[in-house]
Amino acid sequence: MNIGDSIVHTKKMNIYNNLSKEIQRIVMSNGELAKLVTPELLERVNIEPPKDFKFGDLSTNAALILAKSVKKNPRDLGTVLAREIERIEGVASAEVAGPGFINFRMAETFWHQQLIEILDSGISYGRSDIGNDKNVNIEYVSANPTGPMHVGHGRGAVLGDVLANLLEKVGYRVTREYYINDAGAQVDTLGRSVFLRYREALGETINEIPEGLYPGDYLRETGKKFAKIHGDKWIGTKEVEWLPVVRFFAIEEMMSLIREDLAALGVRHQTFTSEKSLIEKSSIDEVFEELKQQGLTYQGVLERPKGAEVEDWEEREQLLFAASKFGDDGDRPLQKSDGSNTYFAADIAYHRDKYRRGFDHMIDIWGADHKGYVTRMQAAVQAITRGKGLLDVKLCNLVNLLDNGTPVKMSKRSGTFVTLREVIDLVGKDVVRFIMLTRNNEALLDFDVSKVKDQSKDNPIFYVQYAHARICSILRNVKEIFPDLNIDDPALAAANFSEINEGSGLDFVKILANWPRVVEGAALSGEPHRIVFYLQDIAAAFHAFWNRGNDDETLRFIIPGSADKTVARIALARSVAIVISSGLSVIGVEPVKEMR
RNA sequence: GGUCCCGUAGCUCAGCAGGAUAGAGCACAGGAUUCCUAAUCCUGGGGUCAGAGGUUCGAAUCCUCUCGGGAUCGCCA
Repeated sequence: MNIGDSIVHTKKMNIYNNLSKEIQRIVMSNGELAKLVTPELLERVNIEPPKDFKFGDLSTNAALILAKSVKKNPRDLGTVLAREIERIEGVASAEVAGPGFINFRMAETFWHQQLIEILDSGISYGRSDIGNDKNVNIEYVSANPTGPMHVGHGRGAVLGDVLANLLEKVGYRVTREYYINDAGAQVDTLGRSVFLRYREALGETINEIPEGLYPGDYLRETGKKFAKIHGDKWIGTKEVEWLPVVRFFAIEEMMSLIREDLAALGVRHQTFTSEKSLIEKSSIDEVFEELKQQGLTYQGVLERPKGAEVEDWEEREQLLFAASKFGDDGDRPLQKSDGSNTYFAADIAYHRDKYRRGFDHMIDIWGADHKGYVTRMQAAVQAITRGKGLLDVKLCNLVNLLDNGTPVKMSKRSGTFVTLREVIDLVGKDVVRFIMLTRNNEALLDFDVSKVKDQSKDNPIFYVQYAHARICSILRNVKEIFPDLNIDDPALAAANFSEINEGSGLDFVKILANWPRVVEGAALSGEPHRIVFYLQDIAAAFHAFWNRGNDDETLRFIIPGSADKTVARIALARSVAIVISSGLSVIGVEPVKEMR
């Protein structure tokens, strides 16, 4: 299921969407086609950039898609359609190519218009309203409050945050949420671990941290703080008395650690929801009741796992949810055999809570190890919202931390794991955010902390930033050569663009005009990494164009003899900077103005 | 054993819901700097898209099987 599936495509902003509307209009005004074409076929008709600009500026598959239904050869149909396409405003010529593609060229003035739009829109270029102000809740990070964030959490944080930015940019109303797992065995362990450190702070000698407790040094500080506030008042009391107090204190401390880590990464959530508070509101009982009314719960026995050896398997009766009715492999436990609730039960209550707060569209970012959990949760959301709620789950794979090619040892058990904070302090938040997006989120990511410090092409963020810095340098230099020239964006937008033509920068504009389409694609498919790849493409195109100025002085941005030509070229350069900035703002990275 | 993901150049990976001659970086070989930042660019070699079938005008992409790698598989969170 993709995020875009739930969208009604009513408003379309970018040139691709506008033109495909034109094509659809042409099809429907052709008597023969209109009778035979189904809406499904029409939906598959699209506009794409051609494989190579030498084929044309844009390309449509219309003839290939529609030929069959009218029993015509795609090339013949294409010839008919091409003649109509040539009458669309802004289209200079159209011709059939290959198996039946219709390639067409836009007038130069059409592309100049795109430049003006970029300069007018500034950093918000690429924004659209296809989300129709629909509410969407995106839950990410949700690291357990048992310690500082590690690098893997950071990846989920960046993925969620950037996806949220993207959805906002295409017109959704986005709420960023964090689910605090402050109930269950892990926070008890946390409480006990802190209690030990508390005793340590009061002078007791703690040797090795016992098996089953968290060994991390960061808890020493928490223990000290607790001792400072409470003195020795809990020493000698029973665990049932001190545990709730220590646990509460520890969770608060851990959450503030995590919030600091998130802030360092530039991530801010609007809503924090506590698992414990959901349980206290007896939400879980309400879930059980609702599911029971629908006949979806029963006391039963789980199937024995097939194949996998389970040593002490025995059949036990417990409360189950009929997930198999929604396509899951089996039914899933809501209660353990001792009658206590499972994490799954609380999670259903949580998603029900989100739904009742007005979010029928929810996105969760999970670690890839939770993959097996997706179907049951979606089943539960279907059940609890009676089919009206939609849950998308984006999975985030592991980060492989390297230092100059060698893996950095990470072991949570021994407490020697590298925290996210350390990496941010080492390379900076912008680098972390960028690198986290250089791979598809479901693929393993190698993050080499020494490589990203390189100022070379190996380092993708440097390459992109360098392009931006070069443009800023041009803007500085032009003021020295033409002190009186107005190069504000509005002045640039009013330039005479005849200097930007085929062979001298127009290809560039065509790439820039892709930006709204890239944003839309990345948002609807939930694949923020596309932004990063696109930024690298722009940077490459820019560096290439720049270097052409080495061979051919007429292709430089600053042309000393001509203020007119210079203004047009500066407008182009500035447009590139705008699109790079716009892209970087989506991924939450600050553009660099100077590199020396 | 069940389920899911992955397999694209020597290496790391893109491939935009089926399209035109499968792309980029690194590495390798050669070249560009009196000139806006050479921290860059240009040129070149390199591929049975793991394999075999199938679906159709057309498959790296969809379906089936085989091989190889990974994740996960009572009531943990």
